[in-house]
Amino acid sequence: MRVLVVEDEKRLAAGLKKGLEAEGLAVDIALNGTDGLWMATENPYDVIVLDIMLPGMSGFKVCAALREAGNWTPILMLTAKSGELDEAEALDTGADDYLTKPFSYVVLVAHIRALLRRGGRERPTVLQAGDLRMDPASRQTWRGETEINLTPRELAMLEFFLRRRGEVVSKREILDHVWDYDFEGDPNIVEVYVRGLRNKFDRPFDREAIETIRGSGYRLAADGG
Amino acid sequence: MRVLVVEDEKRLAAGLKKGLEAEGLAVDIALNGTDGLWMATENPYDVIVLDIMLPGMSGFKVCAALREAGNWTPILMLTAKSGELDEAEALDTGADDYLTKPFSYVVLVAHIRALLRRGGRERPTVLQAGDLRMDPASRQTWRGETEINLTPRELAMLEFFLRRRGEVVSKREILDHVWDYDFEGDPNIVEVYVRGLRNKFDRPFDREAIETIRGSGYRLAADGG
DNA sequence: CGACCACCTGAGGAACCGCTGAGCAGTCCT
DNA sequence: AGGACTGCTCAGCGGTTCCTCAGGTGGTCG
Repeated sequence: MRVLVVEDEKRLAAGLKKGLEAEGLAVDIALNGTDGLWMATENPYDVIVLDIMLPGMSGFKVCAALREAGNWTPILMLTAKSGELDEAEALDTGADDYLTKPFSYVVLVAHIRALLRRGGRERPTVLQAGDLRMDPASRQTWRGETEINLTPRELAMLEFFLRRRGEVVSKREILDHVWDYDFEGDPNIVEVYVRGLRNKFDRPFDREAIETIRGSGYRLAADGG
Repeated sequence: MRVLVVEDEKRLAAGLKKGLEAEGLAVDIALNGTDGLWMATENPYDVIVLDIMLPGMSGFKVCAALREAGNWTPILMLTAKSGELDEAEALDTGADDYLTKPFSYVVLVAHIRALLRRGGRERPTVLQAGDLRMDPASRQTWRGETEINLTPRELAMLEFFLRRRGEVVSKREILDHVWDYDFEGDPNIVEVYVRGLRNKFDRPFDREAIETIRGSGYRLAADGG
């Protein structure tokens, strides 16, 4: 699965590359519209993530040019604000989906996977660690046979843990992936949500799935605790 | 099942491609009449969706040219407004069916399926989820043995739910598929209709078929609740 | 042993989201 | 013309969710 990211903010572009590669996707980056258009025409991608505000050639134009040339690769547009103008224009020029900045990686990846699924090929994904099971498409989670009810934020966080199961993930990483990339609140929020998850599927089952690694972060046991 | 869509509005074209592919159809797109004619003569399609207002060569002309050349692939014409002139002319030039803009995906897909069925191959479809049953062709719906009376909009919405049963579908997706593609009203309408469906076939039967997934959308239980 | 630091916990307020009932316009049927 | 039905809008409500904050707990190190 190859993804092209056309984004001029270098920090964001690098972050996206890193994050998406962690999801098992092959990522190329273009830092302006002209390069993006060229790369998209020269290589076959499965999804294109396209910022609107770009130096040289706007995302709208890149999108329109691709469609004009008969290239119907799914395009996910990144719009600056929740101005419905942008949204409408994005879809007008032939984009398949859009996302309003700022967004979180987990949400971005979810949208990308939805687009890939539309293309038809992708197999249904079920994340699992021991007796912990999660279907991101239906947004359902089970511990053993019991279904667990999670809030959106809890779900995003558990999904992140599951994709990195067995690894130690720092609070900073969790914040960067699960919260909007410009979140600037109290990092304590991570502790609060870890506690929420533990209450929902550790305590009732008397099994410890999420370990605290003091000074480093948290780890979801690869075998589910 | 291969479908050719000849449509110059990029947003609409992209939307159609996305929607029809979700229905399991293989979709090609032509952005003007000349390309459309060429693609239609070069490749075997099962249905051609043909806009009338096209740059270069009108849908009428494309249709006439195809018929002239002995190509009798079913053609579904998209007419701009409910001017009966268009409708009559569409059928005159050899179209098999027409649809007035704006329309919704569900309606479009229904018409396409009707054309395919006329072509002979497709098997009759009955959608089912647990004790919930629907025959889109006869527009009938049952819960268990009891027939449920649905309004057209309710029917379209339930059909969409049934085709995506078990998955979480966002309000946006529902709007995009069940309502006309240029609908720009309050998304709250989806909630109103979900409530209508629940009143008709959840409440009387005391079974919850449509779940609310707060912050994400709705899900029709794969087993019908 | 005591101080500090990282993490945990409970409470609470604000924002958000979905639900609901009322009401209105348009259409179809009688 | 009148009535039933359908499709849609709107505003208010109530619960959920998100986040903050202040204090508690336990590990670690001087």
